[in-house]
Amino acid sequence: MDFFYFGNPHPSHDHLHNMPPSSPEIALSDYLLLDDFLDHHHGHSPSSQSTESSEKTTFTDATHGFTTGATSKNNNNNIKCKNEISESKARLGPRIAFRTKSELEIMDDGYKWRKYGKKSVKSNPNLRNYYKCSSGGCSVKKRVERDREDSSYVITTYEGVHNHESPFTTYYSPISFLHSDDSTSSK
DNA sequence: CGTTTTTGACCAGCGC
DNA sequence: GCGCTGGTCAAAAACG
Repeated sequence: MDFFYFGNPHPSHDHLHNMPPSSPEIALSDYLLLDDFLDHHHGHSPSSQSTESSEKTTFTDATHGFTTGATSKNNNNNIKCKNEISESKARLGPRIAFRTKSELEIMDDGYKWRKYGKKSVKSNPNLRNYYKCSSGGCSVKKRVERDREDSSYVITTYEGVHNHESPFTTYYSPISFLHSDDSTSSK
């Protein structure tokens, strides 16, 4: 759930301001895709982004199998357990993908990513980049590719959850903040 | 000088 | 079994 503050938490990168001020909320994050749809149904692009303005943002979690959006018609189709015995192919964690309208594919979400691969997939004339969290012990992977239909969109796919907080997350609870004023926190 | 990117090789899964 | 396709590795280069 830590992907929801994706709206560029720190203004240090202001080169993303190229997007028109028209409706930035919709254009920023369009929707999320399931991993099952991403790869196996690549015959025809499941993304009906032509009606992006009327497309409601559908947040789907592959692991928990629930849809937070309003559309649930296609949900029951992919949740079906093709083979529950496929536990051996347990992935690292939830795989969340969403599309972002950005000219730059480098989106700083607060984590440090190390690129470890670049591939040219068949269903996409553009390249697909593979990133991995550079923090020790954290094996979260990220896959960034550009939409083949609209090259102005970037499809980012996260896989796994971080076992550490973002190095940029400076969360401070107001309660602990008041208590820390006592400065009696052990040695 | 340490970390990251680059880029081809390598490998695993799947369909035929 | 073979070939295709997608994902990862790793060595060298590049970068700060």
